[in-house]
Amino acid sequence: MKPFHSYQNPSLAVDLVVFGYHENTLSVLLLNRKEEPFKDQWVLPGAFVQMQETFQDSCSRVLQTKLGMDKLYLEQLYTFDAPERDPRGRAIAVAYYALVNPSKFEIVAGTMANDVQWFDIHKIPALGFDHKEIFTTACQRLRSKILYFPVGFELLNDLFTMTELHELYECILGISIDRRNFRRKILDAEFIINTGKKREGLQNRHPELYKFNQKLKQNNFQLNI
Amino acid sequence: MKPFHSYQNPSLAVDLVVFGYHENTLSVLLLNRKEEPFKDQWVLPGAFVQMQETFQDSCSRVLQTKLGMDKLYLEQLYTFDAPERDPRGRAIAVAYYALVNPSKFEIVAGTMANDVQWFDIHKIPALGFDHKEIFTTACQRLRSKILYFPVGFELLNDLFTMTELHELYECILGISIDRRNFRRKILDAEFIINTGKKREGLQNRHPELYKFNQKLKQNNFQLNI
DNA sequence: CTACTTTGCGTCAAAATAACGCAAACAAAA
DNA sequence: TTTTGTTTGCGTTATTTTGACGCAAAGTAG
Repeated sequence: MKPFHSYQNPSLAVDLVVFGYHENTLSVLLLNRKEEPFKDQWVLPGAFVQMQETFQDSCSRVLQTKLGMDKLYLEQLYTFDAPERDPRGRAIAVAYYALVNPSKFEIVAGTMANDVQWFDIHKIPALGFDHKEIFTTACQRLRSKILYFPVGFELLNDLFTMTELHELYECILGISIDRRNFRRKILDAEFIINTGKKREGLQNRHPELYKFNQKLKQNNFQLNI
Repeated sequence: MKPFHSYQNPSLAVDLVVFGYHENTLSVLLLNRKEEPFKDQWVLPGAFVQMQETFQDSCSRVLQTKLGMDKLYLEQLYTFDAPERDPRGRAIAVAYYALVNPSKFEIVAGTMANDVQWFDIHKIPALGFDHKEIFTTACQRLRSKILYFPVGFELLNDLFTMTELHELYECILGISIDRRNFRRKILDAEFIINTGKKREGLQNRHPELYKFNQKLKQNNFQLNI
C-alpha cells in the first residue's frame, strides 16, 4: 500500500516506553545507541513504521527483534512532532507504552544484550532525542490510568496478594497509602476476586491470592485513593 | 527540513474535531467533500502535514484557510493508523480537537461557505473515512477532560453566569446535575471568580457574572459531579 | 512456649455528597 | 400598585464516603 501523496512525507517512527515491575521497583527498558546521533547515549527503543504495518505491528517488531519479548499490553501515548527533535531531519514519533509482567521481566533481564538495560524510573540517565519528555509523559499516563483502569494487573502475575497490589500502587503513585483503607476500596470496587487459594511458603501468615476481575475491562470505575 | 529516510513514508495528515457551543447545544463543524473518495459526504476538516510545519501549524492552516477562524484552543487527541482508513493508500491521521467560543461561533456561522456546517453532536450524519471514530474519541475526551481541567471556559464567553456554566456541563456530560450542588462544588473548588458584576437585561433576577480562575491552568483539581 | 511479623477485619469521627427547602430579585400581568 | 411567575442565591439535613486507627488470627523463628 503506497502513499498517494506526490510530495515528501516526514519520517515516521514508533518509540516505546517499556515498564517492568520487579522487587518493588518500577523500571523502564533503555537501549544504548551504537550510531550517531546520540552515540553511546541511552534512548527509548523504537523503529521506523513500514508502509504496510500498523503502529502495533511496529511495536511488536521492536519488542521481538530488539528486546526478545512477546506481545505485551500496549497503549498509544502521544505523537511528538517538534521539528528539531531529530537532528537528522524531520521525524515524527508515535509514542507507545508497554507493560511487562514479572515472569517475563526476569527472562528478559537474563537474556538481554549488554546494550539493553532496566533502569529504576527514579534513576534515569540523560536520554537522547526528546526521549526524556516521552518518558515523563508515559509516567504521568500510568499514574492517572491506574486509578480508573486495571492497568496494574499487567505488571503483576495472574495471582497476586493484596500486599503486592498495595505496594505496586504505592510505587507507581509515589505516595504511601493506608493498607487497610486500600484493601477496603479495592474490594468494594470489585476490582479483584478472591480465588480462595493461599500462598504457601516462608512467609508469616499465608496471604490469600486474588485475580483480576475481567468485567472491569468494560465497566468504568474510579478509585479515589 | 527533509526526511532523512531512504524508503517511503506514509502520508501524514491532521484531522480536526471543532466543537462550538451555542444556544445550549454542542456542535461540531463538518465539511462537505467535493472530490472522491467520499464525494458529497460529510467529513472532518483536515490537511496534509507539510514537511516544515508542526501539527499545530497544520491545524491553524486548516482553521484559517478552510474555515476562516482565528487560533483556538487545540489539543491532540490520538493518532489513527488503520491501513485501510483511506482508500487512496496508506495515510496516518493525527487527530486534534478545537474549541470555539460563542462570539466566534456566530461570526463563523454567518460567513461560512455552504460546504461547511455546524451539526448538533447528537445529529451527526454518516461520515467519510474513519471520521466517526475520531469524532467519538473527541467526545469522550471532552467529557472526561471537563472534570479535571477548565476546558469548558473555551466554549463560553469571558464573563458568564452560573446557569450558563451549569447548562454547559449538563450538555457535555449528557446528564442532569442538581443546580445547587453544582454551584457549591464549583465555588468550593475555586473554579471560577465572582466579578461582582451582574448581567442586566430582560431576565428575571439579574445573575452574577463569573470569570475563569487563571490559577487552575497550573493546579490540578478534580470535580466529582 | 514465647516473641515477632504479616494479614484480615472492624470501629469511629470527620468530611463529602445528594436531595431538597426557601426567600430575594426581577419582569410582566392584573 | 399589587400580584404572579420565574430565576437566582444560599441554606439544611440525612446518608455515604473517607481517613486514621485498633486488634486479633495465622504464621515463622528463636
